[in-house]
Amino acid sequence: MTHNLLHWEERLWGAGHRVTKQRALILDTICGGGGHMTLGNIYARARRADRALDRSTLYRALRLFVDLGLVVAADTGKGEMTYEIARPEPHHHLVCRRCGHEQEIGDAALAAMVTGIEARHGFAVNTDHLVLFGLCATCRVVG
Amino acid sequence: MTHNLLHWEERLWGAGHRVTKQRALILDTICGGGGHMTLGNIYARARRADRALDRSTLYRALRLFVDLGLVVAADTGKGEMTYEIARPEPHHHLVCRRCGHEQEIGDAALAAMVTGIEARHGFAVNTDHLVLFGLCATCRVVG
DNA sequence: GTTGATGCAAATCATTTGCATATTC
DNA sequence: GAATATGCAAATGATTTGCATCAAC
Repeated sequence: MTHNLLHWEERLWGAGHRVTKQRALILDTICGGGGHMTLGNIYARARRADRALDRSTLYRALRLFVDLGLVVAADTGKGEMTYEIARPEPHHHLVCRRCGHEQEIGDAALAAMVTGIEARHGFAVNTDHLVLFGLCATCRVVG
Repeated sequence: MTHNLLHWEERLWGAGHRVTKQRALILDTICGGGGHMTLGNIYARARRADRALDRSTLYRALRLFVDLGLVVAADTGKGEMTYEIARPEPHHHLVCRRCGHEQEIGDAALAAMVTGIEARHGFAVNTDHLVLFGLCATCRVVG
């Protein structure tokens, strides 16, 4: 499980929060889902294991995880927020406005932009988890 | 009025839509508001001129304007969408996560990133109106 | 006169919150 | 046992939609 590498239990504990089975289940679910998942997606999967899990618990847990840096959130413009386990190397997403396809890209492509903006405007762009919209290779051809 | 330069009446007409006083008022309001405005902001101002203007009309008009490219929309993460008149030269926004301050930047800073992503992933990033989050110069110092 | 636009009210959808109860420490 | 987390239900806030009426063409 990816999240065990994060020492999430100690992170929670250290911040004065409790280790509950719901929080463990939610982290497990995000890990098991592969890449990024919408909240509804996480909810549906997690409820297979715990029929009583409530959406409000999920919302509260996710906010906590994001605050602690265990999980990164992104608004991919589909109405629902999406979440994924935080990784040591930042990465970003390209979302096609036409077909909705998403792909990951590394941090390198953005490095020049970030340092440029920092030098010119003194603004530290948060590149933990960026979402860029546009047209994917396929849809560019189609029109 | 900035929007007269856009030939908005012809654009509407050409796309099979009608020129109504509500649509004119809404465009006027966005122009008069300076930079980007939230929907609630536009609504409040526009209603000074037309007490009967309804929110649904505003939502419908804005969606139409965005579709026609007369207006650009952006989600600055404040819950409400923000809108502004489309300009020939693309520009972007830096939004401080701490103090909420927003500043505009030109397209130049992003050019290298865009061409890089295009070369490497075949993905055409839409740089009409990007919103980047991070920490502004002041808040970086404060912590 | 036809067709599309508006205003109104009600419906959605994601997310948040108050509170009594259950769980962790 | 004290404090925090959960589940439930109800509230919120932005945005959308159905529909009868009204305005643009």
